[in-house]
Amino acid sequence: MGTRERREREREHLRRAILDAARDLFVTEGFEAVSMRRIASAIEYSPTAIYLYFADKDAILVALAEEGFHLLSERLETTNTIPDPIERLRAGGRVYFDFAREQPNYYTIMFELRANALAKHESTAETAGHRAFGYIVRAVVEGIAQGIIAPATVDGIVHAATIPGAEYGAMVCGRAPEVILGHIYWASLHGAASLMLTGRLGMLPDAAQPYLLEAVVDNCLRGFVCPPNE
Amino acid sequence: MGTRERREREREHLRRAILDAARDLFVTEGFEAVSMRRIASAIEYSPTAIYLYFADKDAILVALAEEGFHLLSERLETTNTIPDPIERLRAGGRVYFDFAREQPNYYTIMFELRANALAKHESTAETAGHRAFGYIVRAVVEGIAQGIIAPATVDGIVHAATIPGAEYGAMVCGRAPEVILGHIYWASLHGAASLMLTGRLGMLPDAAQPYLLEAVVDNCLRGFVCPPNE
DNA sequence: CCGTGTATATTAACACTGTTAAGTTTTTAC
DNA sequence: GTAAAAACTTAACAGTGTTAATATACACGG
Repeated sequence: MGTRERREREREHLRRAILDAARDLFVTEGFEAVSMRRIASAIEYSPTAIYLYFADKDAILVALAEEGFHLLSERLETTNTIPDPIERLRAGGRVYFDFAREQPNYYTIMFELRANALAKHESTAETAGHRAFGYIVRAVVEGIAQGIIAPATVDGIVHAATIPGAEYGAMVCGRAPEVILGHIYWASLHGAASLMLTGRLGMLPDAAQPYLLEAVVDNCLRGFVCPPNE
Repeated sequence: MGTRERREREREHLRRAILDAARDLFVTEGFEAVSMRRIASAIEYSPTAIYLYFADKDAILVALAEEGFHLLSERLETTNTIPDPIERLRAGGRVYFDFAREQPNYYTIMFELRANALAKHESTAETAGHRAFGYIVRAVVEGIAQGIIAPATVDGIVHAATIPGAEYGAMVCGRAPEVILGHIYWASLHGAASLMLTGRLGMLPDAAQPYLLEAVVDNCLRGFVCPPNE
C-alpha cells in the first residue's frame, strides 16, 4: 500500500512550495519581505502550518542559502572545461561576480547568515558551500602541480606571514597550501562582491565596476603566479 | 541670556545618551538587542522620545556606523609614521583586521548597512568612510610616486582588465589608478574580515586565521609591487 | 505676575513580527 | 465504524517600529 509514500511525496511537495514562496518573496521584494505570514498567504496555508515543515524562520533561510550554494556550484561547474588552471580561476571569478550581481538576495543570505544560525541548524548549507569552494581549491591544486602557481609563491606567502614568534609553516602544512590560497582568492572575490552589493563602490562610475572586479581577480591571481621579488 | 545655548547643550546631551545606550546595547548584546524600547528604558525615557532626536531606527544605526568609521580612522592614523608605503599599507591591513575582530558589531553595521539606509539619511557616515579609505589611497599614491608600486603594475591591471570591447584604460583614468588599487586592497581586506566574522573560515584551525589574514594582505600587496610576468 | 506659545515628553494605539498552546479537521488503520 | 495519528487552524503572547493625540514644563512678552 503506497499511502505512506504518497504522504511523504505530499509532504515534500508542500515543503518545496514553502521554499519556493519564500524564495520568490525575497528574490523580488528583498530580505525583509519574507515573513512567516506572507509566506503562508502565498501558499494559502495558515502561518503555523509552516512550523510543521521547518523548525523556525532561520531554518527556511538556511535552506534557501543551501539552494543558493547549489546554484553557484552549477554555474562554477561550467568553468571545468577550461584547461589552464589560472584561466579557470579567472573565469570562476567572473561567474562568482555575475552570480552576486544577478542574485543579490541569494548572495546576501548565503554570506550574511551568521555562523549562529548555521550552527543552530547543523545545515548542509555549509557542505554545499564547501562544494563550491572545491572548484577553487582543485584549480589551485592543478596550478601547483603544473608549476603555474609557483612553489615560490606558496613559499612567499608562508614566508611573508611568518610574523615574529609564529610557526606559520606548520599552520599552512596543517592545512594544505591550496586551502590557504583558495581562501585568499575567495576573500578577494567575496570582498569585491560584498562592497558592490552594499553600494560601497559608489566612488567609481557605475560602468567601471565590472572592470574593478576584473582587476581584483587579476591582482590576486598575479600574486599567485609571479615569483617573489626580493 | 544663555538659555537657548543651554537647551541646545541639553539636546546634544540626550542625543549622545541615546547613541551611547544604543552602542552599549549592541556592542555587548549584538545587533538584534537594539530596539527602540530597550534604548528608551536604558536612558529612562519613553520610547517615542527618541523620535525627537532621530528620524527612525536606521538613523541611529547610521550614526553608530559613522562612529565606527571614526574609530577605524583613528586607529589607521597610527600607521602614518611608517615611511614605507607598502609597509604602511600592510600595517593598515593589520589595524583593519584587529578592528574587525575587536569590534565585530561595529564592523557589522558599518559594512552590512545597505546603501538603502545610507542614502535615506544622506549620512555623513559615507564621508567618514571616505576618510578611512583616504589612508589607503594616500599610501598608494606615495607608493607610485616612489616607484615602489610599479607603473608596470598599474599598467598590468589596466591591461589585464581590458576584456574584449572595453575601454578600461579610459575608465581607470577617469578615476585615478590609486583609487582602483585602493579599492582592490580594500576589497581584499573586507573580504577576509567578512568571512572571518561570518564564521566562514571554519575550515582553518582557529589559530591559523590570523596568518590567513596576513597572507591575504601579503598576496594583494605582492600583486602591487611585482613586475608583470609575461 | 500672568497667560501664551513652543519645545519636550508621554500615553495609547496601529499594524506588524516570530512563535506556542490548544483545539479542530482530515486521514489512516484496524 | 471507531480509535489513533497526522495535518492544519485559531487564538494568543510578547515583542517590534512608528504615529497621533495628549500632557507637561518652561522661556518670553505684556
